[in-house]
Amino acid sequence: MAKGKREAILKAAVRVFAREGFFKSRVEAVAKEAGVATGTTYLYFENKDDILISIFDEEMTPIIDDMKREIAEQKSAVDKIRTFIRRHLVMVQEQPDMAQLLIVELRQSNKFLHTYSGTKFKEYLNIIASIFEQGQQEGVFRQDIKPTIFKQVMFGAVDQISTNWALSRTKKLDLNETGEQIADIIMNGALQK
Amino acid sequence: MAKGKREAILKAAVRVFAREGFFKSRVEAVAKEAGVATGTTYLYFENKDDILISIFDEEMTPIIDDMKREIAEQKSAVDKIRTFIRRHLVMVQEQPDMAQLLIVELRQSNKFLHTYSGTKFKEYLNIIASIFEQGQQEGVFRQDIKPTIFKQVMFGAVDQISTNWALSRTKKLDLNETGEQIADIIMNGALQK
Amino acid sequence: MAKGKREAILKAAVRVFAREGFFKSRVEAVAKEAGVATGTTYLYFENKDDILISIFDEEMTPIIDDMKREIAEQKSAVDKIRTFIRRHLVMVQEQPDMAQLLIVELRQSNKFLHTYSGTKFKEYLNIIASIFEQGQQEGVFRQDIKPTIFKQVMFGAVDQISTNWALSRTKKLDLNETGEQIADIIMNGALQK
Amino acid sequence: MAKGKREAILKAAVRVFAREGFFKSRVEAVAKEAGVATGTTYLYFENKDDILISIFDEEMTPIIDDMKREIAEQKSAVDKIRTFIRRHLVMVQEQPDMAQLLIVELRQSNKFLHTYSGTKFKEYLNIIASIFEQGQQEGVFRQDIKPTIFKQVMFGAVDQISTNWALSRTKKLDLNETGEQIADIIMNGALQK
DNA sequence: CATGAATGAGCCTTCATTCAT
DNA sequence: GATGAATGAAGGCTCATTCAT
Repeated sequence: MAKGKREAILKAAVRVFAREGFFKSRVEAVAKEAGVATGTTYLYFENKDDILISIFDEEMTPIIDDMKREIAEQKSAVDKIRTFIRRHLVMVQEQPDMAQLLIVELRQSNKFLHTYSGTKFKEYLNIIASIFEQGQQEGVFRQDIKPTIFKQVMFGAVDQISTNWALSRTKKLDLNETGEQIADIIMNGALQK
Repeated sequence: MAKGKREAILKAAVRVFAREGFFKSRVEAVAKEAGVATGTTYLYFENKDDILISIFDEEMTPIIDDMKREIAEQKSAVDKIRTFIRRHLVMVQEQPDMAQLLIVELRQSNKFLHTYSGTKFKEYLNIIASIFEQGQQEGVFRQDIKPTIFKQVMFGAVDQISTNWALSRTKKLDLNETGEQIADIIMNGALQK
Repeated sequence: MAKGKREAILKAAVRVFAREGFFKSRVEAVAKEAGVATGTTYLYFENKDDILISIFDEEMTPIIDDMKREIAEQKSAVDKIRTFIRRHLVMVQEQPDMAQLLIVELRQSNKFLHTYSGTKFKEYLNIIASIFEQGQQEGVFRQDIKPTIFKQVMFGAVDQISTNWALSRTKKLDLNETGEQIADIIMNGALQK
Repeated sequence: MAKGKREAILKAAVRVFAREGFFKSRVEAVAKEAGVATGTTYLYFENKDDILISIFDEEMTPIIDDMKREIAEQKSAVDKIRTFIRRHLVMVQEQPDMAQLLIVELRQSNKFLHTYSGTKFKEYLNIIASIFEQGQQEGVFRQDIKPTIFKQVMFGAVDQISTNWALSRTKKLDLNETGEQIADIIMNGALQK
């Protein structure tokens, strides 16, 4: 049951941090949201920072694994790209709090982005680069585009759409439809042929 | 001179907030960086939040004006798009602190993104949408792409590249060259023709 | 076995308190040192204070008894005084943790010194007073010295030497030899005759 | 006036620490006793520990200086010894809080006794040793007594009397008279001649 | 009896903000 | 206007104590 309590705190922290922002969140609020006492938090985490780090370290893992699994089910690089975008947007919709954390808080600190959670985040980004390289080898994608640029362009596009959606109260944008447009733009280009 | 002191605090805040992050920055540190006493800060700004808001409100204005001016010098929508990307990346390189603030801190808080500084930021984004609409009217850009999607895709791409560059210590990426690749991808697409 | 566990906690507390100081010591550390669970401590003691009180109450008893027995073996008051000093210093060397507690922690709190452990400590001090009174009756010690002053002078002297020895890392002072000098000073005086 | 506030906090801390003990004292209580806000304490001291260290470092200085001055006024080693004892007991009576701190809290921690305040305390003790050495050179004190032992015996005696007096509520003991008895014992010895 | 996870009151410390000079 | 010492509310973290197992 110890595992359950740790997980509860982690999940609660995702909600509270997403709602209030990491710095404005109080450890007591996280504990209350998790249904435990303040001190219990410190049985499972070193300090407040450690909670955030743990979220990125641990919650990112299943997201990455799921993504890789779904990607693997697709043959062509193009379908894999579409799957990545679709899957990412589904995740954003199903776990809006987690998505908001990834989007908003991950950028907050150089520390987080370049030390702790850098690895997991880079792993996620590199899924895109790998797909792109595969596509280049198959002759589907242009050779003159650097995979490392492409991955950032694509992730930046998807992330920006996600950010906007996550932060908007109304959520009026249809993310599924939007995903197809993103894929269309970065693969076919915006220019009239 | 009063105006000069206010400006000094604002510039100092950009540096300090970029270096330490908004929440971890102390008002005293901003004042010291500006060469004024702590209390002086409160003669020009309501509170700490107001400093950040003012940065976005006021420092964004010349950036937007410069961008609009440069865009206006270009005739075609395609050249305007290229100019926007190029100009944005130049700004990131010339004012890395300001860029980092825009990138990192702007996302930190729902409040900022959707109330105060939302206006200026939206105005910036809408420059892209306007160019795209012009291009659609001229028959250069595809009609089936929503300008509001395109603006986010393009800004997201440029922003992600900027973020990565700003947060990397080595700054090995050549932003000028990268800008061309970004423009190429979103206009021509990554697919082999 | 119950008695054994209580004793184990008490002995562990002596070590931990001596090493860290009473206030800085954690009950958990005492329990761990004793090889029992934290909660077990509270089966044998009311609270943390009670552990310290019990140390003085219970651990002092054999010390006092031993001291009285050894004293009783000596006939003359002078030999009894020498025995007290010698025996005290032996105790300090054999039970340095206990000695350190008596020395350092006993003084820490008005409460301890004047309520709980006052009795045992006074009983210890009064051994000296009794010897001195015997010596006065036998005409060996001067009549113009109050026993209550003498007991404090002598104990203070021995205690100061002990403190210094206990707190010094090197323990270079030879306590046996020193004991003779102490006895010599307080009985014969420091003045050249 | 800044100096005045620092001094006020220091004096207040002496009172509060003496009354409650260092560990049980709250920084807020020290601040309130000094008539300042809690935060003000941290403008003058690093932390709670620093307050205690500063007390020993700074408050000991005038005590030592006063002692040395009074000692210097006496010619003979014997008179100097009597003066030391008398003066120490006067200090205990005039500054009972400071005396209690020196007595009780100084011993609390190895750290304090052997690092920070060790120097000042040793300097105080060495005044006694110096007097004794002078007396030995003049042929007044016995050659077979080590000055380092004598200083501890004498200080221990005086300190024990002080401790007892300081911690007793009634303060019935006449310290002036007691001082003479102490001096008499350690110089002439307790034995009937 | 024994355990040790859980509790939550308590306290040190920080820092945005104020205000007397 | 300008200063920076002073304020005191707030919050992260500890740890003595409890209690379900």
